[in-house]
Amino acid sequence: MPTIIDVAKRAGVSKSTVSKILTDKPYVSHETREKVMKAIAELGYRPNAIARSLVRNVTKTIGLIISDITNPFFPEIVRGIEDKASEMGYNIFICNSDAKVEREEAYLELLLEKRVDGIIFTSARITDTRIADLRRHNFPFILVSRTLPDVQTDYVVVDNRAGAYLAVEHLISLGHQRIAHITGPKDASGALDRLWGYQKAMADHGLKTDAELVKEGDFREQGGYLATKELLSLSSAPTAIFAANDFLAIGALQAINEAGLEVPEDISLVGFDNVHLAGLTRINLTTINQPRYKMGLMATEVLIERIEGRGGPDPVQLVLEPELVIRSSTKRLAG
Amino acid sequence: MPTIIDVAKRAGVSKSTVSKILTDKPYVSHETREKVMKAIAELGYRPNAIARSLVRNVTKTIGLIISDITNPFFPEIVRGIEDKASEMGYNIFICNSDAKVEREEAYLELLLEKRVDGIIFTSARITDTRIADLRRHNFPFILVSRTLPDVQTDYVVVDNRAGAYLAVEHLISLGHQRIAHITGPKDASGALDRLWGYQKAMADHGLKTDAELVKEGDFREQGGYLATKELLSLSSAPTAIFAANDFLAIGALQAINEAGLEVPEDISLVGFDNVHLAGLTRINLTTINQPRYKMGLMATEVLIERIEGRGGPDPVQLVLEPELVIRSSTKRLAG
DNA sequence: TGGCTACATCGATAATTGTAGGCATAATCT
DNA sequence: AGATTATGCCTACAATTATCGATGTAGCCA
Repeated sequence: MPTIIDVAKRAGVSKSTVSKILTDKPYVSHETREKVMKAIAELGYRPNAIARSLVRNVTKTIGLIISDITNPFFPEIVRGIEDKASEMGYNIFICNSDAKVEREEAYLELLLEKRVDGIIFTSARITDTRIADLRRHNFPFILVSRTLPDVQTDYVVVDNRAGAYLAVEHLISLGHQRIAHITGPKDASGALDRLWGYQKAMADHGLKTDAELVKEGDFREQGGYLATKELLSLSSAPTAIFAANDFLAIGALQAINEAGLEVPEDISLVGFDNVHLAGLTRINLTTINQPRYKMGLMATEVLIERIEGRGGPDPVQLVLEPELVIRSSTKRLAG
Repeated sequence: MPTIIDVAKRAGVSKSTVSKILTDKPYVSHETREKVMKAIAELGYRPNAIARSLVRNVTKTIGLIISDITNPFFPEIVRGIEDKASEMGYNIFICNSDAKVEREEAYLELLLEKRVDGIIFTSARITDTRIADLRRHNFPFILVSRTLPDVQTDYVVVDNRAGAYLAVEHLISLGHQRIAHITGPKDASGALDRLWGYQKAMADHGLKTDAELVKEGDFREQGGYLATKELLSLSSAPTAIFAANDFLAIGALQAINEAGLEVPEDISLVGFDNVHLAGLTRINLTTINQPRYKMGLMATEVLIERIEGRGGPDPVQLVLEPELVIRSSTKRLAG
């Protein structure tokens, strides 16, 4: 691999001059520029970004820690991130942590050693103290789809409470009153917010939220399936279910079908996230859309502002609006 | 950010000694090691991987060029790649090219400037000459899910012909004779191989492959939907369809349902890839499994062998076996 | 016309952070 | 004592950027 010195020799100039040309500095004559460009082309010279990073103290790379790219919730976020990053001249290191604290910490350490310019955490489980550490050292980072109770940081989230409220209000507007909720895991802040939205919507419309109508799930099909089986066996079964995400809803769908019932004829169903498969004709789930691509895009934009020193002192906290997507899993209550 | 010199000063030793400790070299006494470790901890020192890369000429990072992480075909491959890479101490740069040659080339250039140790191309559209270039310079890379006609390179693919053969044979074994095929785009080598497998299976069983039974799709729902509408309007419609991938099959499913027909009662349907959503209860598509996670894993393993100089001179070309996954979209032909 | 300033152009050199090989010194073993 | 081994330091890189100084030339004024 040729170096800048090889180029300089071949063009008969000093390496300083070559460097000036590569970094678009003024005060280099047209003819020497020509000579140098010719030498570069002939040698197939490619500037060494590693050496450049060392002296500039900037790597033009961003670390991305997500739990699992295999989870259909993430690819669109990642795509949004990578598109914006690439547009701004940055590359992305992708790291799957499986939402395990130790793995997140290990990746964090690695990314810092590799001197990434900033880090994006999506649905991070990492401890508050670690995050506070980063903040204290003024290291640029941003959270996507997670907030921190005590630390002031940049983040991009969707308004989970409002989304849940929308979902439940939709069901209420269709005449449903006995509405069940399958929650996410208790330690996910988003899940709690959705529960809150459910309860608020019920209360605002004077409906009782029977404790037996709220079941805890795990954000996966299996959890939705099991929770729904319990719900269906209740002496007074619900006429509608609001699941805290689409996977739970799909599990619910299966349990409902197995019980010989139909959606939406016998029971209405709403999910959350608007994962791609929710839109498949055979599923056609009414759900709450999260603008995932946009979330990734905006998070990256904010992060890069921070990295390049254009950000202000205050944290940028973007709360995007969710959107009700009505498909065919919900129906006006008969009678 | 403290440097190795700061550590050396605080520990009262030279930076060479600190370096020795960091790189696990022998001949350093227990007590100086203690002193240095203490200084490192107190300062929160993190070795600068950029500087290390510069002198070692190794970055411990791999570039990954895929068309689009949003396509459900890719996340599992990526996860396999990242898992193996991480296990071996490498990080992954993820690059979405949308299968556009120019974008692939731009990313390639960037990755080479950043001095990645190797590159993985999945379903690459990049030109043969460019690939041959890499090979000539002895730069480590590997192709996943794509082969090159003329250049000898490492690759990992699934046996597309055998997979298609399996799919069609399954339909034939159920008594079907009039079997249609929805192909992928003509410029994808995998699609051609699947067509080949279809034709071979038909011929081997003495069945005619009527030209009107073969429709070209685009590997997406829409293509499957349109192709199927045409197939259903044939004077003598097929009793079974083999779609060249699962998305085509899902589009076919929709067209079939819209025509008032049922799968598998009226028509049997087989996909290809075994994308996650093919297994959903409401879809339950019989399909051909590609071991995508394993493909990513093995490709990375081979690549790292190359990078670390343990690979032999001959190209490593792995052809993994596909597998028939029988679900409920196929059924014995009545009568 | 001599001398001065201003600017265009290029090169020499230091700096970035860390690794590796050689070398000096001290300790231990024949 | 001489050889060997253990320990730690010195120094030369790795590839680039950035600062500053050197050189030459043109324009301008007295």
